[in-house]
Amino acid sequence: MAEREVDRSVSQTVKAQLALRDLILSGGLRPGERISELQAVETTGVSRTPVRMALVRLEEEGLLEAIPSGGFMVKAFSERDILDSIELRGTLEGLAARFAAERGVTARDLEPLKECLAAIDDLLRQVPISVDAFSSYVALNARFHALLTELSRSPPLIRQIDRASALPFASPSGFVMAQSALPEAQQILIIAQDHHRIVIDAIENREGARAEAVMREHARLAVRNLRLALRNRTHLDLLPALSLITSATTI
Amino acid sequence: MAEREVDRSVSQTVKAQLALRDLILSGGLRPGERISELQAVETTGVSRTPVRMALVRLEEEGLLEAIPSGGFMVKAFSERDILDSIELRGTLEGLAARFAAERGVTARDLEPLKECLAAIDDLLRQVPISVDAFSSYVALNARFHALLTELSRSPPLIRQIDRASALPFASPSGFVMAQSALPEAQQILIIAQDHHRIVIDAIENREGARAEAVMREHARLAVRNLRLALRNRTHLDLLPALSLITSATTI
DNA sequence: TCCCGCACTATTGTATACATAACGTATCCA
DNA sequence: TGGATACGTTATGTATACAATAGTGCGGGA
Repeated sequence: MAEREVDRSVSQTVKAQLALRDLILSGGLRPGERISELQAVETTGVSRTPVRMALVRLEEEGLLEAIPSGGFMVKAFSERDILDSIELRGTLEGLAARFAAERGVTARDLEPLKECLAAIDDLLRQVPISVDAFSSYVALNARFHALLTELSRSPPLIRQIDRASALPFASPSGFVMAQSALPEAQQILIIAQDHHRIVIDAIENREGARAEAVMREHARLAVRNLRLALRNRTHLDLLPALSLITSATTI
Repeated sequence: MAEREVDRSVSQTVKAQLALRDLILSGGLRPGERISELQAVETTGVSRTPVRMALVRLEEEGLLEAIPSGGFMVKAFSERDILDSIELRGTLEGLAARFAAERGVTARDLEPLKECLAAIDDLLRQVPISVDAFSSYVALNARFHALLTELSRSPPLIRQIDRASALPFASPSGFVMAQSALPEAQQILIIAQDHHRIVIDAIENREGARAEAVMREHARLAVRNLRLALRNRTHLDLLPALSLITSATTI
């Protein structure tokens, strides 16, 4: 009864989509469980039409799976699915970096990237890194990746990267927060920032293969972050969509 | 009035989606043109609800673009978009081939691939290749690519490849038919078949990098096919979704 | 003559009523 | 006692009515 702020000036479809996405990611529905439209109507407070629209969009987003006989169920992910999604994102971001390098970018194009780089540098100078700084890092990191993707100047590729990053555990900083309390975290962030610097350098020097390779390796840091967080069992509540993952302990 | 065969046992949504897709790809709507729901209702003969569902799905498919103020318009593609979409598919198929190679496949897994290979060999023995054979090639080629994609055993990757191949000009054999009458066509098909053979060999020997590289190069044959067809101006009517492409003559 | 504003029209967003198909349950028969 | 069938319930698929908003055209004023 407190979130009625967004009632105005936002479509019912979007409202339903947000509410259902939160419900799924927070573990309110079990993987494999059928998601009833009527039940969703009660949960979201909107009528069936926008609920159905939201369900279709969430299916395209990858959170739901269509049931052959009709309707949708919550999708289940294996550990392998997560690792593959991360590798997939890395491959696509690598392609974007290669495009940027091969096609060339102007100094003006790189400006916002370098500002981002400098801002992250500022954050990493703090020892140890505060939780607030971690939160800022997530935002800056997301911005950096978005800017880098756009450097490719390829709408089809940008579109595909957005889709690949839509799954919360595949997004660039999906597992950063989960290990914010660990000492190893700072090291990984420093390495990640080095990758950022290298890819910019490679793009400036039009080294396509190098830019591509470093972005692929960069994505694999997410796997290390994930393993670290799972091994230390700290802040597992910060792991995105943990409830969607079958037997998440064995990664 | 003749296509009423499918009326039974197929949902109105699918019917609308097929009808609208055909309409778009055949050039019935101009790129950038707003696609009115009411107009679509008249065209497809179903009511607004399934039409809206179909429009959302076609947007996700990449054929439509959402208008900020509401509704959808037909998407326009540049030549660069097409080339990028092909490179994108090649990159993803390359990743699938690498996964297959690195993770290993059984002889039984490769059986259908090798049957496909043999069937294509049979086709290519004919000189010159008949139009019917071209048509068979398209089907076999699509099957080969689908089987290869599944060898990755990675649902997230398979899903992404399917989406990347949904655009007609990005699909594996999108431009094969368009140059069926050209003598160079047979050479390209022979080269393509060699790629097929190499990728299977690489996967069998667990050579991930080789498998990936050859699939990337393999996709670039589509670019050659496209250029060939455009330069010779033969069978331009077989070019998929030509009407969606802005200034297609300058590729 | 050009620009601003108002009103109208057309289009999309939303809600709901209806039809149809699927699933579960209970009962009956073997 | 087990299985199959029929019936009832509940789900989704579809159609349509209503509401709200954006786009458009006309008219008046500067």
